[in-house]
Amino acid sequence: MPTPKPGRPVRGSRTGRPIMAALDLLGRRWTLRVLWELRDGPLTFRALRDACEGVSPTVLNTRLRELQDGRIVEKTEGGYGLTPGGLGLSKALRPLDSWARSWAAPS
Amino acid sequence: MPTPKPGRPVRGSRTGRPIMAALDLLGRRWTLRVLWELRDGPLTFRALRDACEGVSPTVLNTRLRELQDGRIVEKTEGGYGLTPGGLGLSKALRPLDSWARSWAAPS
DNA sequence: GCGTTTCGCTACGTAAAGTGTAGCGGTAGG
DNA sequence: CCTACCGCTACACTTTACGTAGCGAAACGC
Repeated sequence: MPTPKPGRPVRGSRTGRPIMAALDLLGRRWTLRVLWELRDGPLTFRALRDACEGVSPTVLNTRLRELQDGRIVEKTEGGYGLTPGGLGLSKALRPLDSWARSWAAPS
Repeated sequence: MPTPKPGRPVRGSRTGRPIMAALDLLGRRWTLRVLWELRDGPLTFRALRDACEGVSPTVLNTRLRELQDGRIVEKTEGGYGLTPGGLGLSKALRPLDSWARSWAAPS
């Protein structure tokens, strides 16, 4: 399965709308988690593995390649880090944390 | 695989932190897309299927059960709709759209 | 009543994706 | 050299997703 990109058909949408590519990409296992773990700076492959306890190196590498392909993650001196665009995505994801906390609170 | 919930261990995290449960839940295929499609109001099962062109009824039903289990989606007169909590999640996800558009724009 | 249509959803066989362990080749330090 | 990490790959296995077919229930017209 190729890396979803804006402007091209993705799984579940032939329109090529950016949001559809994003939803496809982020809806793959561990993708959101990896972005979350990288929010405070670069991590090495092995540190990232440890942060996402239980992810297999196969999938981690696949996800990293997809994210690099989408210019969201890049290799830096300190390991894998967010690109400027990836940083924007990470910020767009922040509200999730406060939502999750309110979700956890009893209704 | 059980529905991830805050306060319990989930895939990749034994801490039970709400954000981890959220990332696990949202990182399953079609989950984000379903939430996205429900943002403007309830849809019937079949309308939802059509909106997510290509999703198989098996998976759609599984995702809907998980989302209902997490009190994010509920059955209403008009089909499947967001709960108050689900509405909050939908709002927390809004920034994704504008990010995706900037992502699509050439750097 | 009786066919037709639409509904939500399940069955089930196939295909794809993710998992887990082992370990390779590379680099850096002693 | 030898040890100890590093990023990453191989590969057999399990889980998840896909796709088509179709069921039973309800809602319409006739």
